[in-house]
Amino acid sequence: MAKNSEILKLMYEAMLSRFGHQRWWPGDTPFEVAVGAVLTQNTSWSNVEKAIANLRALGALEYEGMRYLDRDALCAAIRPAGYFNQKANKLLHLLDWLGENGGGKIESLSEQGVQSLREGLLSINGIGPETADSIVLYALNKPTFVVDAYTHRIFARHEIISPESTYYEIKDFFEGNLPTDVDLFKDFHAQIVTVGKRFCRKREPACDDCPLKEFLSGPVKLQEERG
DNA sequence: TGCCAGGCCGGGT
DNA sequence: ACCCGGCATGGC
Repeated sequence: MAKNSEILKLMYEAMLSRFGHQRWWPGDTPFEVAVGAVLTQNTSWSNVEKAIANLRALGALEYEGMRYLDRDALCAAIRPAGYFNQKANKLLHLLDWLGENGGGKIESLSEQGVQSLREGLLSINGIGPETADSIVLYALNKPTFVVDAYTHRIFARHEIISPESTYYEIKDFFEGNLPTDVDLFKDFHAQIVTVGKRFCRKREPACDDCPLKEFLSGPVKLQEERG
């Protein structure tokens, strides 16, 4: 029985050798990354791309540009990403917070540590643990591990974590068994999403060609999910 | 056609 | 402290 740290290392190497370094997050600037993190909540990235394109065309992929939009225009622009009413509010709350804390400059937050940044972001209505961690890791380049539905599903199906695990239990598991390294955290999560999209969707085991297949201890049991 | 997607919040037990 | 409905569009 190998140690968890060894298993994680081997699983990462299997994904890396299969897919190559993922160069995540898709997004050119920290602001764009943060906006994408909000828009992709429970939403496929292909829909988010349409919303991002609309925002870019409006010059609203920067703080001042998005501020300039009224709420209706913002809703119209992000409509393809779904939940547009809620997400418009979330983006406006994010703008308010950025204005109060960094003068609208995400980069100016880099002075702060991971804990301080997480707490600040979590105080924003509409930003929960995953969105906060995504922004801290991918926009601010600070080492915090991002847990998402694929992380939960893949590692529960592999019986490495319990299906009942909470966000913070899973996060602690990864952070406790991996070296604290920003680039590793970024690429590990990216690999998980790549594997998840292709091999670990909700009702399809479809593990035949999965790079993590060899790490399965037994047949995938779909009914064990929903924890 | 129905189910799913890189969550989160608020109100009810 | 959980549990659950609501939120909304686009793809397969």
